[in-house]
Amino acid sequence: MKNQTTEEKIIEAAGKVFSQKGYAATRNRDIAEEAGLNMALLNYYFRSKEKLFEIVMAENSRKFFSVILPIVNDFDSTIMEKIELLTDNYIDLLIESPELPLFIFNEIKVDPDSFKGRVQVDMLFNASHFISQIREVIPEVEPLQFVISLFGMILFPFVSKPVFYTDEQKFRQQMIERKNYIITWAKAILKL
Amino acid sequence: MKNQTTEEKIIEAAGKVFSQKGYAATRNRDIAEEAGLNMALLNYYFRSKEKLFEIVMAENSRKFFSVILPIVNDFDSTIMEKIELLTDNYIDLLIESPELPLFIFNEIKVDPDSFKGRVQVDMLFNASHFISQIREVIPEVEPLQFVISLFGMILFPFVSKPVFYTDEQKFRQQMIERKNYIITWAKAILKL
DNA sequence: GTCTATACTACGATAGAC
DNA sequence: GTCTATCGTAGTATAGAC
Repeated sequence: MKNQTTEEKIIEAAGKVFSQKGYAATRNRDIAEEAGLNMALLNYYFRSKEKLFEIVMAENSRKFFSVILPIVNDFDSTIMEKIELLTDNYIDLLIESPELPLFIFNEIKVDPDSFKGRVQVDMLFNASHFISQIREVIPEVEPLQFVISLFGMILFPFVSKPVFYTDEQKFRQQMIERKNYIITWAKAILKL
Repeated sequence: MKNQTTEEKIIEAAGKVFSQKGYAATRNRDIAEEAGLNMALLNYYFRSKEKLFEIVMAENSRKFFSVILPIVNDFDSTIMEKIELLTDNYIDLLIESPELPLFIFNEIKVDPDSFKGRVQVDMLFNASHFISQIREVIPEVEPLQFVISLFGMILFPFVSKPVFYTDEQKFRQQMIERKNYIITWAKAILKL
């Protein structure tokens, strides 16, 4: 990543600072400084702080949600294959971008409509092939309870990270181990 | 709650607006409006926005963490009794204050030191009686993995609420049902 | 395209009347 | 204690030189 254009430098810097401090708390100065440029360039390329944020946000949502869709709507894989793929891919992604879940959930809370346009929640959860498989295997429980639990198993450690971990290295290590923990958990719950 | 002093009105309004928008995005004007007063009074009673926030934050952390300590360090209760109490008390609390977890986790991310002074994490998790009980029952797994999973089961639905739920009534209903879901989950995982 | 200097605006805080 | 009016400053956005 050496030969970046100025535009790319700004987006990368903005992504970093926005997700660390949140929209309101980051100043254009912070982004410019992080990118090694001056504030005027942010407005030259993106017209306003808000526009820049939208671009960063769109990219982050894509990263965050695009893992899910191809997996949960694959008709050829078993339920456990889906769970293994989701767990594996998500934890790998989140080890690289641990601040992503908190950032996304926050933004969705502040502005729920903005992401409803971008993300088809029905396709992901309510109407996916994954949901029908869950319904088959454990018909006695509301599938949404299971789906939320699964995503909680995967995402919650990253949301709550500073409460449970101070040692970065230990966190990383335990997140890798957590993959197997989640698979085992799922098998027990689904009685497989 | 009819006869509140002005001071109480401000704290209540501030708690509401801060947890909706976060510290940086809330303006003193918003708090004053919510309280039905004018901005000057915020500074009259609390000297600054930051001071006011600290008071609100202290109260919220107390609410959020004080549920845990007496339960996890009770030497007379079984592991399942602890889990049942935690689940039951927390979900009741969070149905009343659903925005609490996201608000707390956010603030801790922005300023991790501020809460380390207030909350004794070791007493809650690492060194609690609850942890030793977990170690006895499932010695093959890292107890922290289980603790994080349990709190994830309880808290994650509230963090991710707008992703999975649009209907407020349905959410409430499923959170009440979730109590039993979590108890059943815990029994399965602990092989009890 | 990139910079410095500056205009504009929004916000937190305070002074002073009641 | 509570209000209205206003100050000071920090932050976003823009103009204009290079």
